[in-house]
Amino acid sequence: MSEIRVTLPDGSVRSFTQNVTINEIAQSISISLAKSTIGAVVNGQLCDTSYLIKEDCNLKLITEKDDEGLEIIRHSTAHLLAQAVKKIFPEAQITIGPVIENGFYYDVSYSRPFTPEDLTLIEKKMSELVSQNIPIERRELTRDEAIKYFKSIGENYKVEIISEIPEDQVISLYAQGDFIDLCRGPHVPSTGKLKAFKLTKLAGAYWRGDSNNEMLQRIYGTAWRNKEELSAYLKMLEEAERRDHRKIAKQLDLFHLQDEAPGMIFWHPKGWRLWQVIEQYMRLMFKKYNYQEVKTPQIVDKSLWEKSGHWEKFKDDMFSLEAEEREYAIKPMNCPCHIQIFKQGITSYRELPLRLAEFGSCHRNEASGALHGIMRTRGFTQDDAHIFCMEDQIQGEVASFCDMLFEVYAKFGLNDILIKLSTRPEKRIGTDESWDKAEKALAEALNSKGLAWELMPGEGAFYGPKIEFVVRDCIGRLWTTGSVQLDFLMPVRLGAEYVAEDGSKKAPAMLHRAICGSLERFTGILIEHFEGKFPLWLAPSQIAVLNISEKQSQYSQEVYEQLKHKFRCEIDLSNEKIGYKIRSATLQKIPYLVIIGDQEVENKTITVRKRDGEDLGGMPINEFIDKLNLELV
RNA sequence: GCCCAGGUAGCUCAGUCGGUAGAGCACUCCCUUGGUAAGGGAGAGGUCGCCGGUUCAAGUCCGGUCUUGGGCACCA
Repeated sequence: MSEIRVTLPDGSVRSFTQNVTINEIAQSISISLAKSTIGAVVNGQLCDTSYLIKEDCNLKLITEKDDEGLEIIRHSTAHLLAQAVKKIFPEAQITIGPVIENGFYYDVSYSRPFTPEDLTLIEKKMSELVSQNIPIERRELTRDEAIKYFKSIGENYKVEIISEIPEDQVISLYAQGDFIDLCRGPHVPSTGKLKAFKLTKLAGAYWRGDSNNEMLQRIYGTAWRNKEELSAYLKMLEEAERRDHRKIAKQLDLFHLQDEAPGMIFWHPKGWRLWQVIEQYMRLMFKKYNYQEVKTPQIVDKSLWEKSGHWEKFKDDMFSLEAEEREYAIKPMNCPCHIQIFKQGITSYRELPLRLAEFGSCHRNEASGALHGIMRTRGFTQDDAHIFCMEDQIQGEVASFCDMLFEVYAKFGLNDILIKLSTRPEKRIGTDESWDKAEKALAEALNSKGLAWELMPGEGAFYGPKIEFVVRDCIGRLWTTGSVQLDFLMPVRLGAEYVAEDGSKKAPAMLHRAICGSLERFTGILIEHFEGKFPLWLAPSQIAVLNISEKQSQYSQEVYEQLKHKFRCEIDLSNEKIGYKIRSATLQKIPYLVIIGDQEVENKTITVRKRDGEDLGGMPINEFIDKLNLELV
């Protein structure tokens, strides 16, 4: 037998005189490496440590430190979960158990719902199985053998899955003790490698994600390389909970929701102040980027929605009403209304691009289960705009939109942004030629700005490609906020035309675009991003004036009157000690506290304390105003 | 819409085996006029989401309904 040459990532080559497993190769390098190896990439293919190498190859050992290693750990933990479930509930049928962000889940079919107590039991059983350090072994079967086996143990979902695996693929199974699961692998060599996991929640989930199918029980878990990483993750979850916009909104008295208006928001004075600051800023940006603001009706005759095609597709999700024997719908979006404005009069190509913007108040009767605080509501406001332009203007418009979007996000302290470009789906309208042009225009616009983006093939809408912008907040969560979408269809459907250079009438290209998306949701994201500690320019209350005792209430009032013309300001003259007032203003996360006692009255000054406790000492009121103005630039 | 878990004072929550409700904070009044994260006292406040049922008796058990939360499905 000729020798087998294994090339490692550093380029070094190891030779073996006979077939050799990954584990043996690792051992030949060092015992400790063999211990920490949980898999390998052989010629680009992930495999187990038991994989037998029979010919020359490139090899990269995977330890738990590698990203692939963590994935293997999570996937193996999912199997461990399934094994534990089967030990405790033998009649349960297991279905699929993939790796997801931060962990894994397993969908199980069982005669009754699992309870939190069950979850504790299952987790305990998992720990037991880990301490037994059960070896995990790969087996390969023919399709018929595999189907026969899973039928024999009553795992019908597995049978269904196998029958859909392409004929030419090997059916691999993984066994740990008496538990055997269908799986492509790879897995850690034994259960003892799984040291840091926790089951996090129970939920329902449809078999194959189809709401017509049976609802299975999904058990979610998280798994990490070690206990430290696990506890860091759990801490992050707590952090996220602490930042929950609903909780902070209550603490800061921003808004509320109530039973009589599900999915719609009652904005309180402070919340509405915050809203208005955001809206006014967006209005400035509209001006800067040459948009014209418009306002269109909330309630529009059904016929317009029929023409636009929305009625047919979304009528169940639209609020409709009847008055004087006419049927109306409350607008779920602004585009058809903006097209009506475009259609007034005759538009020349010289007027393009025409950019119409609206803080469009829209209502959609979202499925009850979809509602989520102010992140997903039934009544919402888009920072919506539509750009009507000629085809050769698309790229420039998209590029300029990107500038605007990045300027806005930077202003809000959102600097980590992912970009996705979704291209033509299988079912679509329009010619391949126009799709080629459109997709190219979007991609080139991004490239011209030097932006990195991810291609999402087939994810576009049937009427045009789109770009989505995903922001990462300060604790790493992702939110899809902005988007720009090209639409070939709507202008044609609603009969929008412009007179081209050659005198012919043409349908304009239409770009739907938003930066915040829904202002309600964007406000919610900002609340969580800043944990309610808004920067000065956003803070609903920027300054609180606090007197130390009643003696200074007159002077405090004077100071307040001066400040309130320039800033969002409140005053607390209540009969409480200064410590108490500082505490309550601090809990309200007000950026600056102005404290006034006898000294300040005497010297005609104020004493300033920042939200974080920093004492800026005494200063004349004008100095303070200048300082804040400087900060607001 | 589907699965699971909740809904008790303005807020956060307690309420055992069914015997008609409690705390802290907030609120009102009084005392206190105090210099950087809670001074003291008194008082007021609830048909326990809503409708129905079981029971001598329901916050508690059962059914329905609305709504909230976590997921799933959906997201023009």
